[in-house]
Amino acid sequence: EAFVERVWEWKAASGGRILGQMQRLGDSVDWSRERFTMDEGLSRAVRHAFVSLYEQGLLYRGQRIINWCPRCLTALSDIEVEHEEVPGELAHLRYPLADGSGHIEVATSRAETMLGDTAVAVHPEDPRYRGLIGRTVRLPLVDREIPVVADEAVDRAFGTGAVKVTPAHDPNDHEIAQRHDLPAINVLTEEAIVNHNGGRFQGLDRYAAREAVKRAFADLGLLGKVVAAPHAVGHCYRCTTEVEPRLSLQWFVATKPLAEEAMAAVRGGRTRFEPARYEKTFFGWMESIRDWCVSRQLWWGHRIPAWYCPDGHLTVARDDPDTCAECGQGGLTQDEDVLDTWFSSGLWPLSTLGWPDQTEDLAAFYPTSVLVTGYDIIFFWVARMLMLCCHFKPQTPFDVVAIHGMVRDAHGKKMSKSFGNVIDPIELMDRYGTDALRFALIRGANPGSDVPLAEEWVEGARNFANKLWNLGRFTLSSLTTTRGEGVAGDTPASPAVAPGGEALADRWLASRLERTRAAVSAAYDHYDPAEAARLLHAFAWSELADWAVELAKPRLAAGGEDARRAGATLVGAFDVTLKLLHPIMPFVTEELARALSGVETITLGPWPQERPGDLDADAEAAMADLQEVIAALRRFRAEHHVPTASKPRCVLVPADARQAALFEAEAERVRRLTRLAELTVAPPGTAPSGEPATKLLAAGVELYLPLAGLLDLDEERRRLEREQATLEAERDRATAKLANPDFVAKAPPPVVDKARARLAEVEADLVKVTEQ
RNA sequence: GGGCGCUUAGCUCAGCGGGAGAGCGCUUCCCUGACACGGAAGAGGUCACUGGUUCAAUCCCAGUAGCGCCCACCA
Repeated sequence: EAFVERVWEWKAASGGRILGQMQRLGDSVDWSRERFTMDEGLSRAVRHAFVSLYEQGLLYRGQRIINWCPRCLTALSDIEVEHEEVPGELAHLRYPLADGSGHIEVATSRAETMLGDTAVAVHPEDPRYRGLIGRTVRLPLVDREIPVVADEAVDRAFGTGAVKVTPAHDPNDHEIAQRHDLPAINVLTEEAIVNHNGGRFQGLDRYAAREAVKRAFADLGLLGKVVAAPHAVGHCYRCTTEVEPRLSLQWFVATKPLAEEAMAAVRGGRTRFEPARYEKTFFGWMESIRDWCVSRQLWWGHRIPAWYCPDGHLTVARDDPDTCAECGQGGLTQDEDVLDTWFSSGLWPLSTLGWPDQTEDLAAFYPTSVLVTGYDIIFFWVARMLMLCCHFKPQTPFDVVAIHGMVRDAHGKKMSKSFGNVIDPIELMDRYGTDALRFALIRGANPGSDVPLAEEWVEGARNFANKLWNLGRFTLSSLTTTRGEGVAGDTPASPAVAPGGEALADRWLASRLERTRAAVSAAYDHYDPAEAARLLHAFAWSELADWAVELAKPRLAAGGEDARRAGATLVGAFDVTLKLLHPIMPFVTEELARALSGVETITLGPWPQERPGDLDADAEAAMADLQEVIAALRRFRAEHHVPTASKPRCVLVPADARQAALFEAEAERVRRLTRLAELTVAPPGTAPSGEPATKLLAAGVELYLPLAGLLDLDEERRRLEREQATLEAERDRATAKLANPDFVAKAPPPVVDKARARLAEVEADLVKVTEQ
């Protein structure tokens, strides 16, 4: 009782800490529905499930070989055993035939178990041993006569082809023993120490006994060769002690029928795994599942609802019984064991909603839509929930299982205290903010894959949060400056981008926003928040902040109708961005959205709606031309180390009428962003006369910069040579491609057209560069 | 022993049939009136290897090598 009380105290502290972390992370959950598997209601569900399964013959008590931890002194289920390859050896032991006519040699990695041997098995068709079947051997050291039996399970190719049979300490041997009606002799205590059945080896632990037995065989001249043989041994998941297969009386769930129901649900698509490859993992385990040992010799857990009367009769009941169901007498004692915690966890989707009662919650919330969990508990938890819930309800517990990975260190290594690479999330939140940690984790959480985490990534995410903050400050100020113009009223909460806005920057931004919105929504829909995070980071930073804001600045400063429009576009786009980003970075986005539009919370507002009308390929193409020209001018400035203060003049010659219109309209913006003193747009096809100039190419546009004195001629020559080489290489590739008749004939026409257009463009540029 | 996954820029990872991407790091310049937790420009990659399919392959198929994870009652 004192122990259990202590565990409750620990649970309160530990559970409280976990809840605190969840709250700190901003988990948006209904805190009023917090549940713990040992709660009263859930305990009732556990009893109901246990008894129902028992009544249906799907849960039974039986004497079987189970995994036993000699340190924890409890049974374990198969998946609580972790296999690890260890260097071992195969010792060959000779068992003399009882009639003294020779011996039979067996191979074993666990010599000490020979103390419990009750037979030697050989394959029925093995010519080497055919004559020995049915005879007896005299088991050395314990001086017991045991039979040689024939069993198909024996692998003739392994070891000597003869197997020692230890029914009490090996699952295979136990099965052989059942087929041949052999006794089982337990030679180990619960602590894995040789017991009274081990004769003079009693009191030795299993490892000491192993050596002692081998020595004893050697002394008798009965030890054959001992060869190195690495093999996998099971370890307790909790304490890593080597697990001991042990014959014992335990409770089991007959999993086969339950597994069939669960597999049918997944096969029929009623429950889907994301990513889908985890379905294979799931099926692989389910198909070869064995009965589930659910009893534990522990003090903490759901007590098994089984009682025994003084005569040993069994009573399994939902409510504590007073009398034996079989003989009616009192004085019942309840089974001392508790249930595997995963038994109760497996009922979670049902038990938390009030099942087995037909509650309103159950009707409203079951089945659930999605379970988000790590791949490490697919077997422990997901599979068990599917098995139990599908069995007790006609519907599957969830439509989708979204699988994520584990947080690792910067190099993908598992975080562990002994390795010293553990990162404390609370500390990271203290230093960089919760949104920064969330963004760094989510951005790295590619579906189903592990999540590498390093402080630098969090720092980068913090910088992004800061970027948003400042973007918000600017946007907010633009709202203020344009408020007098009457914008403020209609922008709040509305994702509207200036309707009918004619400014290229506005149309471009609206179009880019709509594309981002669509891609982000699709990413969320496909359970890929990492992709959503990347898309939003790229849009907010590289498009909204780097271009939209810069383009809007002079317009806002100028005031008037255009300022109003620029402000409205910016505010609208930023508002939508905040909403899209809110699931990932709830805190900054909420704060900014409140300041921006006065909403109480983004969460309760509508998700940004589709606006196909905003898509504008022409605006995007025009903007691309603009960006290319601006980048070319900036690059030139950087490469030639043109001083910031210096403001050269530039003549721009468009390639065609479309570009002419574009650059005439946008000349001032280009000039501003590239710090030119003057930007003149000449008619297409002309070349400026007068002073010598250098010529740049960008998007088919020619840029003439009269930069006498500022130009580094060698640098310029190198630049041109590099450009020429690049263009020539591309021209050659394109020419070869188009010269291939198969390409022209078989590739889709748009692809061919695109290749032709590209070649023409490259050739034109090449002429210009070569001239230069 | 079986299964799954990975191998793309210095690091961590996206992309997955038609012109190689991001973040961080690195180089140069810049405290330009939202942000130096910033801006501009840039360097850096025979997309592991070998074959095959295709007009076209980082992307599809087969094999090879290396790495990782999961499962496993060959004593």
